Amino acid sequence: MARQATGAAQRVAVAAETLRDEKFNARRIELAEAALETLGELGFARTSLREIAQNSAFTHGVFHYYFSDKLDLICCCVRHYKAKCVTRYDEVVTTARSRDELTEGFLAKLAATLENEARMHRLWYDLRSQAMFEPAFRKDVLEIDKSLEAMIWRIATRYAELGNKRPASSPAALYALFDGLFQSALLRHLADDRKAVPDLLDEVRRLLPTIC
Amino acid sequence: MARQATGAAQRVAVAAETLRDEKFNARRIELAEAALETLGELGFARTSLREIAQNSAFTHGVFHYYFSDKLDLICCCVRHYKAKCVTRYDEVVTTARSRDELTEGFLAKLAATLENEARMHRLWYDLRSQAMFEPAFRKDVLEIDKSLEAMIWRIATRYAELGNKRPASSPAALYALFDGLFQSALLRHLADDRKAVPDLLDEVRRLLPTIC
DNA sequence: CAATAATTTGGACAACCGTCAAGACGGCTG
DNA sequence: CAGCCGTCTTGACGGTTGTCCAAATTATTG
Repeated sequence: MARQATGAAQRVAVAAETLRDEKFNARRIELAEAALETLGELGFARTSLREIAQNSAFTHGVFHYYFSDKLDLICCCVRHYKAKCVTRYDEVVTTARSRDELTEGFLAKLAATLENEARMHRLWYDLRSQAMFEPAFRKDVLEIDKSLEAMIWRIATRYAELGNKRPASSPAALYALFDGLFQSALLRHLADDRKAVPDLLDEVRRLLPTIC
Repeated sequence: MARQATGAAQRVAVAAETLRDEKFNARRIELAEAALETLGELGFARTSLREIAQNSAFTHGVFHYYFSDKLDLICCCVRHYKAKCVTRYDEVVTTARSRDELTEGFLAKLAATLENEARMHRLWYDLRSQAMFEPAFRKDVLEIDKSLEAMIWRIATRYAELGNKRPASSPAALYALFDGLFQSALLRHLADDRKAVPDLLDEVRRLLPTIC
């Protein structure tokens, strides 16, 4: 069979190709991380490839070499960032031994990310809105949304479990609630509203016992 | 006094000026409405003044004559549209004589606007995201957000009243919940998900009794 | 080491952007 | 009718955009 005849040669060829692919992909992520810096600062509408390149250690040609398109680059950026995002609360969820412990751990992380990663979060909301106009974004955005919903659901079910209860609403409604609150708090925070973060924490603290 | 000496002349001058102002403002709204057509189609990032003009009966110079700026135009657009938005459910709220009547009236309007005015709604979400980057948008966006929150609150309190109860959560949380659900449904609807609208209606129908 | 492929560079391109200004148009007033 | 004023048109401006490409550089292979 051809399969066996070319076996060894094919194997090394395939290995070489996957190696190149991995290297290629690692570079893509490196570039995406550099691009996120500028995207988070200016937003999708105001960011050009040249501006991204100028604020990074790369030239604008490299971006075109690794990404077919501006949309391709930005999709890669958000995918990469949100992959880290969805694990943010996992440690708290698995280690918390009581409702209070879970609540406080969750709120601490929530406040920290809202304050320290505001630029990344606003970029996410920017792109989710862009997805309503640009079909090329939709698949990725819907997928990320699903994984964020699952993230919230993990917290809620664990919280309920620690009280020997079950969540009172659907995953979708729960995610909508938290996402809506977070989005509003983010906007207020960016508008220099000092009460944005504490208000969010109060609201969530009050809400948690009522939904589970 | 100068006030009395120039009384009559001043009065007609002021009248003429307010008349001109009104005419000026009416024209602004006329232009804003034309601009909304293109903005709703392309979104903020992809829309230029020239494109707006080309898709309308006006030349691009007129827009510069009536608006100091691209931001000025877009602020006017959204202000104008959302002014109509916040009264959407008022008739239902005031005429409904039972919980069921309010629920069904609300859901009908909700489904209708989601399907028929999807382009306007996505523009709103687009601009709210832009406000996280562009300080010039923040004042208007926060104001509109407040009035939408009040709109939802009017529905919730009336719904509670019809059951001799009081809303169980804060205006902010309630708005966050509905806004989050609507935003998610809008994205799915735009992505041709046929279940987006019915899922939203089911969710809201289930939610209403639990929050009041 | 030579040669072949992959990567990177930086400039050229046409298209487009927001802004501006000079002038045309038309109605109103004196 | 002459002159003014608000309104509108049109074209031009400097700057920026995404894209492409030929050449230079670096890595990999035979």
